[in-house]
Amino acid sequence: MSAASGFQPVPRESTSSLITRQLREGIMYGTLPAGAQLSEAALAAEFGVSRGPLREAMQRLVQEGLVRSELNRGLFVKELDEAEIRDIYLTRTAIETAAARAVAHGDSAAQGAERLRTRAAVMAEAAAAGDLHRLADADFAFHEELVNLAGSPRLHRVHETLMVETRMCMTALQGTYFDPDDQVAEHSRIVEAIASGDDAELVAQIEEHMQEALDRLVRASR
Amino acid sequence: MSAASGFQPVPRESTSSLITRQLREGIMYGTLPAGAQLSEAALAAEFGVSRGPLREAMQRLVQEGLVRSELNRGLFVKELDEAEIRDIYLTRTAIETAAARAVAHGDSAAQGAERLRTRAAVMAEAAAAGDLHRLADADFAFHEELVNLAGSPRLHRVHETLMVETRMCMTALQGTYFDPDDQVAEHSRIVEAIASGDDAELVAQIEEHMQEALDRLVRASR
DNA sequence: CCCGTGAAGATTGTCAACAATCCGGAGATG
DNA sequence: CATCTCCGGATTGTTGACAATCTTCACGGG
Repeated sequence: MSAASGFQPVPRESTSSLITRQLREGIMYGTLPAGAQLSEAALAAEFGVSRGPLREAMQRLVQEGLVRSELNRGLFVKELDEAEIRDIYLTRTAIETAAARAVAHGDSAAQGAERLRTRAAVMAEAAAAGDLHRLADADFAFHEELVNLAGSPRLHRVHETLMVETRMCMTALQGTYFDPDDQVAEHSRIVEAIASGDDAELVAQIEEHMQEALDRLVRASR
Repeated sequence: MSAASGFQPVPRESTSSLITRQLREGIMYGTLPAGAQLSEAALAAEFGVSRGPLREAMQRLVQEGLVRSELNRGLFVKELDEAEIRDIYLTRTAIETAAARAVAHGDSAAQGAERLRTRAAVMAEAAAAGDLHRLADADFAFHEELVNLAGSPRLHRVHETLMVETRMCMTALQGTYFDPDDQVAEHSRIVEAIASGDDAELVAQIEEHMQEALDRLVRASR
């Protein structure tokens, strides 16, 4: 059998991986609200598995910091107070700045900028249509793309968790209004900073964007 | 009952937490060498527990990225090639830069700098004594302290894993010689940059230190 | 009315056994 | 001799049951 057929390994995945992903989504979108206790028996029944694989999935989420474990008490979805939200954005700034710089200084900065420009265009479109839900999705897609383009498995892993936490905040504040045009403009400025290769400008734009996003969240949460 | 007695919660910990920590140390110091398969039965017997808690600990390490899981095959200690090493340092740069800036711009920058100066002094002492083992420990202690001073739970969590991976590299290259004085000088320059509050200088010093450390590792590994 | 006591119920922590899968080698076949 | 098939041993994946712990609530005493 030839080995150069371009076939990929079959993406078989462990049960605990699948459960982890579903639980993570539940946390992200508020199906499992912050502070809620996660009953092993109930969830295991819902997934149609025994408690073993479910507990393994839980330990992953604990390690990720999305779930808090109290011995002999149970597992609880992590709650995010203002200090936590600030920490999320501090860490996001660190990760995304590194990612953006890697993209800007990498071999394919131009292609990267182009793909991000496309993402920003989707955001602008959603903003123009007044579709705030789609705008939020496009926003997340932009930041995911940014970190993916850096090609760093570690930045990606950390960022994945941070996006879940960010979305948790947004979900909790659902219905709050943010000015769409501001958001779109901030993302465009980031793209152009990447394209221009001006490092100081790039760092400044990302920091400003994160600061603005954080301010929007904090302002809305009180 | 008064609540202001300064008592801390009893640090009871789950079995899987304890096992996770021990396995992590094993990976860090090469007791569990890179690429090795981790037999559930053997390890469970060694820890004196059943396979349940041990598997939970494993899932944590998988989530952390220290262990790779192959379905129906087993769990293996992650191997670090040159690309991985570069990624570790890319991420370390991101995390530690953010931490250092947080310290430098925070309320207690002076105290922070002082504590780091102490750590650097320990390094200098070890270097002067020619004790390379103690120098390496002091080096790690410096970076841990730096991130701790930032007071960010997320930066701390990510950094913890990165330090394990860094130590894995060092362990694999045990016996290689690095110029002690260079290392000491680099750390001192970081401390002084924090103390001075010069942001650009601080970022530059950390990047230079990381680049140097990475070069030392890569050079030694081939 | 307030507080300590104790038992019931529910939930988590742990285990040992069973099922499914994979790897290696012996044997048959061309 | 090469190759395919099949089987045994070993390892992982999953389960259901049991033990330990915590919470709740009713009860009785002060």
